[in-house]
Amino acid sequence: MQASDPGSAVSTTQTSLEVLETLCELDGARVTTVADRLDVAKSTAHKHLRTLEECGYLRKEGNRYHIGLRFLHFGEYARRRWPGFECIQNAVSSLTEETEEEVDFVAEDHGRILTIVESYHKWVKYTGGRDESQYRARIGTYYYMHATATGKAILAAYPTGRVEETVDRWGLPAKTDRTITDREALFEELSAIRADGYAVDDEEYTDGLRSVGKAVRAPDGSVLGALSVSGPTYRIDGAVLEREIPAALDRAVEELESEIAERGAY
Amino acid sequence: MQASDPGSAVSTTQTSLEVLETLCELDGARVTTVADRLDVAKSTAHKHLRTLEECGYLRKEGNRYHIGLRFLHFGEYARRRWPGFECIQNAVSSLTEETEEEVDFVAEDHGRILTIVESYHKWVKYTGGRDESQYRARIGTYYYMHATATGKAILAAYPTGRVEETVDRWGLPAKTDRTITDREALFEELSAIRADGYAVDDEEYTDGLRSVGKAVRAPDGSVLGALSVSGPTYRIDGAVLEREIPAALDRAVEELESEIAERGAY
DNA sequence: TTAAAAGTTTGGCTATATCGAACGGGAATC
DNA sequence: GATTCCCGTTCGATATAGCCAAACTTTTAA
Repeated sequence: MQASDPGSAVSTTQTSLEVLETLCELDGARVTTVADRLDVAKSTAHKHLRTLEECGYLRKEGNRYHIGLRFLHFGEYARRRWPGFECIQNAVSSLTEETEEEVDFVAEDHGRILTIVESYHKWVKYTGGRDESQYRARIGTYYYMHATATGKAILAAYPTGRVEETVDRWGLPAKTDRTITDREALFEELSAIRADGYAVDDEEYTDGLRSVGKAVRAPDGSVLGALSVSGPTYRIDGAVLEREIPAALDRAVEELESEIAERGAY
Repeated sequence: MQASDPGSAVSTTQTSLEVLETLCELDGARVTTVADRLDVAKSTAHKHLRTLEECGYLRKEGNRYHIGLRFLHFGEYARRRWPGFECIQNAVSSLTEETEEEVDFVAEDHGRILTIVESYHKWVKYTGGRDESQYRARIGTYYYMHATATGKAILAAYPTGRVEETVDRWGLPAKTDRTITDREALFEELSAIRADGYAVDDEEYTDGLRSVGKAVRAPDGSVLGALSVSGPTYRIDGAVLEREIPAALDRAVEELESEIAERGAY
């Protein structure tokens, strides 16, 4: 949200957006709850909710308002028009087959990353265990860049200034006790990643979960996002962690990049 | 959009929403284009675009603005919290295996329907043909209810008043020359559907495509959405159309409904 | 180099978003 | 079953801020 320069922005629109964010965070809410949380008059909250509902963006269940499916339309649209989307889907799917682990493609959005394409090997799907599913990346979920393999891989491909901006905006909050929370340490990590060609998240976002990530570039050299392979620490270890997955990632990214270049699909 | 009762709604928010809709329709646009289309001053369009961009909801590429990935967050959230979502996924997936055709689950949203879960049999996926993919339902795409099997199945489960409302709001636009465009004819069709227990879309939305759809109900009797099986007219024909698919749908819906009831997952 | 068109900024006017209070309905309490 | 409380909704007044038009700047095209 943050209204960087007051006066330059439409504050009413900001309020409406804050209403939406509140509904998402609280998993639906009533007029009074929204009013209290945003510190606006009850009537104001009511009017915003009513407007959004009448325009088809919210669902009203009794007197609780919920985020509507209309956003799925925008969201899927944005997802599908991502440069190289179809190639990315193929790349993610074949890398899953190869590694038999979860594979994600993430994109940067305003200083954070979010998963655009995900895939996990079949047997993982059918375990149906709650413990597996809580690890799994979900499409549309935002992550901090400094605490994920993909995020660090992307940061490592950015000029220093842009990294600074990102850290200034989002800070370096700790997700586990292994998260990098120090600016210096982050920059050292980033140059190590540039040297290695890939990034590792060693339980820096979720305990028990390791990921290996690598940035994907468009033909013009700009960063499209990053590809990653993730799994529990007991499987992602030793030679798998240090040689197999990085090698598979290298091949996958190279192939993806050349496919995108060929098809001009971006 | 439509501002039913002026004064009761926040018009500034409506303008912002119209900006978003314009960007989605035009696949990105510039300040002047948006201003012309919405018939507002250039500075107004600019301010809205800037606000949405600064809040992280739009991406600015050069001087074109695009719908941002932020909406994917809301969209996926809304999708996943749909009553019985996990059960629906399983139902769709196993019905695809059984019928070897495309299966969709759609939900109603403000008088139209949109696909929430889709699945298609593997070999269809790998043909990769453009002609197949243009038929395919896409998550987040809206359809008119009167012109689809799922939509008609849902309408048939609604009281007459609600059907009237829907038709009043969205009309009966023709998508092909087989689309029902007459109010009387629609009501006759709906009572036939109630008698049969399922609905058929015989090239009423897309030429060459037939679908069979059936409404899915929550334990309390309310309509959750509808399940459908779709395919090209040369495959969805004869006994397949009249007996096999309806029977498979019946079983699938019954199983889905009882699973939802059991798990209380709604 | 010039001209035209688009993006951005500014300031004034007026519409309108906001607030607070009052109304009305529904549920829980006694 | 009456009362009380809480919440959603409506209403009116005020001041805010969204809107427009015009000026200014930058970019693109000629």
